[in-house]
Amino acid sequence: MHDIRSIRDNPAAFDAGMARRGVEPLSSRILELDQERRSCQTQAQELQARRNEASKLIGAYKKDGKDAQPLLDEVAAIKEKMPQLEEREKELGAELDRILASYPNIPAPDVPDGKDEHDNVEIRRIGIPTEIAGARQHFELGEALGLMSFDLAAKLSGARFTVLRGQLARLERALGDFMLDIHTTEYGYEEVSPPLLVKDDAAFGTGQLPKFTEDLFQTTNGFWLIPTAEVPLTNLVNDAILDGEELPLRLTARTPCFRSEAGSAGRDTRGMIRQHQFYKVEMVSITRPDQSAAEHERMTDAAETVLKRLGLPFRTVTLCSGDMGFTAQKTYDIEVWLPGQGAYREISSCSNCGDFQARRMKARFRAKGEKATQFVHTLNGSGTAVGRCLIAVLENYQQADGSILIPEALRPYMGGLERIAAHG
RNA sequence: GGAGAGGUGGCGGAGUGGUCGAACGCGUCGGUCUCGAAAACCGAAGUACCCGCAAGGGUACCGUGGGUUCGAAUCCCACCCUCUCCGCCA
Repeated sequence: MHDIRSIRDNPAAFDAGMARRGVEPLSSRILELDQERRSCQTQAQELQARRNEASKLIGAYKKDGKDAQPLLDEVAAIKEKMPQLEEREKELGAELDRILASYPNIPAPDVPDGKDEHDNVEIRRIGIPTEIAGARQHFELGEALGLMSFDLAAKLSGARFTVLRGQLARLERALGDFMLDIHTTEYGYEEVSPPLLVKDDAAFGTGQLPKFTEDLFQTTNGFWLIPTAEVPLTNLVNDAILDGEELPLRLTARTPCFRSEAGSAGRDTRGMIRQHQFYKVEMVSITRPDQSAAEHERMTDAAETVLKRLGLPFRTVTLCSGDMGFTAQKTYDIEVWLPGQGAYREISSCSNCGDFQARRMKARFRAKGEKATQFVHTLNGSGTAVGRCLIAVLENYQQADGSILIPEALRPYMGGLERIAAHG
């Protein structure tokens, strides 16, 4: 959601920001609507003020036995005019809100310009890509172990689902636990167990609605299945006025995520890279504006720490203006090395949304000693996608005999197990 | 699912047609008092929007949306939500 006042103050900056997203200039249209809307509002308010005044007088006149008829006539005339103005104002307001809510966030100044993922900028590379002769992909490994089945999942649910069992099911659980422990004990995130079904308001607040309904699953009675814990975690502060001293607020959750994956037909069809349902550990930070840039780095560091501890090679890229998500001002993607694919694949995405979501949610704070409220900044990041992390462990720790070595850091979470092998 | 009760400011809780943006209490903030604190006393304090350089003025909001009325927190209708009891259930 864009701020109409900042567009009023600097329409050129707004258009320039949109241009970086590949959006045509639209400030003049917005300002026209805004101008007319405010004019209607002012007129309606003046009439209303007069009506309130007259109504009071009518009461007084009647009490004193004076003739109130002229006032009654005046009010009747006002009642003719008002509905038109109010109706018009409502229409214009709705149209304005629709526009302000349907264009993406403006990229931060330090975000590289570009069209798509080819223009993203690598900022660091940690670890050396594992070289494994004849490296196999995760689904080959998992199926050979007899602990990962796409056939069984298809029988139950169709394409884009996976059944994990035995030590692979446990590995998934262990990874999530491991990640949560890092974020809660080392980075100060509070663990949350949120609803997985949310109402329209929540989905609007974080930007899934109204534009991206086709990406979501909806229940027959209108709930949306969360596509990420970002939705419930961020909306925890909707319509709130927080104490500036309490920020940043840091929240984390491991939840299933549900995505329809409409429009991704044919992409990543093998294996469990792209699923309708997957676990993800999500981090959300609610900050003051002056804190959000540093918090963004900190959050990204938390996600990277997970991969470092697991000994997984990765690189971090800054997304270019054309590749960022709808709500983001700036985004770091972390891409983990998958030897089986011989490629870096996204495993985390950490975004600073500025006040874009806060304005939709009406999430504000009051700075110490100040009377006025300001919108908070919101950040969200995967820390990390559990399913994809499991894939990364399988591919990076695969042994020639098809077994999987378990990273040291994970062994306490696996009851001391060192290796996953068939029949193991 | 059945029956009942209820949704008012940070909280509790008055208020059934007109000076009600809303009594009162608690909590919060500022001050007086005090060596300091407590108590007591005095005072301040909702959110959003519009007009205005400003000072200031105005409008809306008492779950949501409609309606009645010159005038609605108060009356009418619909919806949503919460709580209690019963049933069912992880």
